[in-house]
This record gives sequence, C-alpha cells and structure tokens, in this order.
Amino acid sequence: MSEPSSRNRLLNTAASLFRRKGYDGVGLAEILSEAGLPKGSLYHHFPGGKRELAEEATLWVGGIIENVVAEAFVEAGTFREGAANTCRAIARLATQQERLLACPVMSMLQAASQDPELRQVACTVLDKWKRRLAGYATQFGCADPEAAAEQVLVMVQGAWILALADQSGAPLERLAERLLRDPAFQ
Amino acid sequence: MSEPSSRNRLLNTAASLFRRKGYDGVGLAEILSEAGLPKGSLYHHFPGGKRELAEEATLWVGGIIENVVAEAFVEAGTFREGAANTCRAIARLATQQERLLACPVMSMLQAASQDPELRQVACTVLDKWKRRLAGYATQFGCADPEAAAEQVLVMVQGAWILALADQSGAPLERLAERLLRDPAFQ
DNA sequence: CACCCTCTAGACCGATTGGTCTAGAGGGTG
DNA sequence: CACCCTCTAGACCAATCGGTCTAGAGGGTG
Repeated sequence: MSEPSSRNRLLNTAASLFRRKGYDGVGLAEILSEAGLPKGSLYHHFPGGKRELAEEATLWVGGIIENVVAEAFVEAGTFREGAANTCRAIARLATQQERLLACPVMSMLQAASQDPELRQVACTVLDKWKRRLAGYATQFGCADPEAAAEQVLVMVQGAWILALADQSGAPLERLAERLLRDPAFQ
Repeated sequence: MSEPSSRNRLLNTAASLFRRKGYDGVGLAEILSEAGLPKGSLYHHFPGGKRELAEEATLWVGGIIENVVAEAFVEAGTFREGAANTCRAIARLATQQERLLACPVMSMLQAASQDPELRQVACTVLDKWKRRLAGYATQFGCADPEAAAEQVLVMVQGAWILALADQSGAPLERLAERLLRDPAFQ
C-alpha cells in the first residue's frame, strides 16, 4: 500500500468531488486542498486544467464501473441475473462514501452544454458500457442484444438518479429485485 | 398573449438555464440579462435569492411535466401504452429548444449536496410524479402499482440521461417502442 | 396635491473562480 | 561539481460569483 502518485491522487479526489457536487459545483481550490497539492502540480499533470482533469477522472471511474459490471456477470446464469447483480454492485459502489455519489457520466452531462468535450467523454463511457452489456446479452442469447443492453443502461441510470434523490441504494436494490421477478427479458 | 409578468419571466428563463447548464453552471447575471431584468427585481420576487428561484422554477416545471403525463394517459388503453406515450411526450418536451434540456430534478440533484433544500424539492417533484403514475397503474389494474410506477419513473429518467448524452429524443422514443413490445408489464 | 407601496434599476461589496507565471526543491546524469 | 528535468509551491491576475443596499420610477388612493 504505497503512497499514490500525485496524478492519481488528483484523479481520485477530483472524481469524487465532481460526482458529489457536479462539475461546476467544485472549484480547483477545493480539489487541491483535499488532495494536498498546490496549483502548480495540477497544471503540470493536466495542462488542460479543470476540463482535462474532469475528462481523465471520468474515463477512469468509467473503467472502474466497467470492471464492476464484468464481475457482476461472471457469477450470473442469465442476462437478467447479471443485470440484477450489476444494480446491486453499483448500489454498493455508490454508497461506499458518507454521501451517495452520482454516476460520473451524469456529473459531466450538465456541464456539457458549455463544454462539448465533456459530452464526448460522457458518450464514450456510456458507449463502452453499452457494448459490454450487449456482449453479455449476445452471450446469454438475448433476441435483441442491443435493445437489452440499452434497456439495462437506461434502468441503471434511472435508478441511480432515484438513489441520489433519497440518498440510499434502495432504488437500485429494488430495481434488482424487479429485474429478477418480472418477465422483462428472456 | 399578454406580456408575462416579471416573476414568471424569471421563473421561465431560470428553469430553462438551470436545465441546460445545471444549478451551479448558471450565474444570476446570465438569468437576469436573458430575462431583461435588474438584480433588484430578482431579490424582490425571490428574497431567498438563487436557491429560492431554483426551487420555485423546479416545482413549476415539475407541474408542467405532471400535466404532460396526465395527457399521455388520457388517450391510453393500457398502463404500458400510457407509459410509452409519456416517453414520447417527454421527448417532444425536452427537444423543443435548440438544445435538449435535462430533467429539472436531475439539474437540482447535483447541487443538492451543498444545499439540502434543493434535494427536498427534487424529492417532492419525484414523489408527485410517482404517485400520479401509481394512480394510473392502479386504475389499469397493475398487480403492483407502486413497483410499476417506480419502474416507469426509473426508465424515463434513465432514457432522459441517454437523450441528454446524444442530444436527441431517440433514446426516449426507443424506450417507448420497447415498452409497447416487451412483456414488462401486464 | 401628498402619501404609500410595489417594483425596477444598478452601483457596490467581499469572496471565489479558473488560469498563468516565476521560483526553486530535489533526484539523476554528465 | 554543473546541468537538466520533473515536479512542487504559491503569489498573482482579471473576471465573475451571489448578495446587499440605496435611489427612485410610477401607479393607486386619500
């Protein structure tokens, strides 16, 4: 357990703060003080400033979540089971800090109207998730893998918003139950 | 078509800007210049400042969307049909400006970590929508109206995020199609 | 007319914003 | 030793932030 590099510490705290307060709700000063680094370090590692830091942090968390999805599907016997496991895993992931954190994609999307590159990052991450889900849908023999993948993406994002609203993982857990119970997927 | 009151003009432009850029992404100066009013007017009508303006604007748009849901269900023969109509209506609603606007609830949720009252407003609006949907679910004889209502809420919110990401109503339209085709609800 | 009240108008405030810039600490290498 | 390069440190900047405050326009009423 060595000390993480300055760059990683910046990515980590930035990701967490952006997900908690949104892109425009966080100032560089807050990120730097929480990371314990001066401004010079930030602009050394991320010459593009706040936006580049946000892009990298979003891609990074996007990868983590993709791995969580992968783990959720290894122990699944059906696509629906994998989807339900994903919901529960994300509920766990989002609630592991004192405040329930938003999906990084959502945190970027609001600021995207001012900054097209942030929208691009959001689309990239969403697309990676969707392709992975479509892969599992194919693997489990879903009739329309693309539709099944998008449907899971939609439901997870929606339940994540409800979870954010009442600051608990319950909406995601309830979605998992519904997925296992209802005949939504074959 | 008389000139709208200053208060309503503030609500209107504030709601639109918050949905486009997020709560923290909009400054009072931008709202006021777009509304064509001085700062004094804002603090006269909304002594609570930016936060009160955001709360009122969110409740206001929340009511508008609730009416849209109501219209979507009057011409529906089944709950699934009503839900599908809702998706299409929201796709229409969100795309009627040059930029696709976010759900007002989502726009408030990111800023809610700093401002608990914004989260409260978001919860209030979500709950109103959910109760209305549950009413229709009961009316159409769904086995578990609460679950059906939450599921529709989840799907609409999720598809709205995807719509925001690719700046088109297509994800909401595809959700409507899936709702009509898949055996997700009885 | 005078008085009042609603609302507009915008100057002004301290705090904070993202970003730039210079200085130098510190390790590796010739 | 000198030199270089990476990275830290933080002062500094103009611009903008949300909010407060005073002044007065303008209609209604006595």
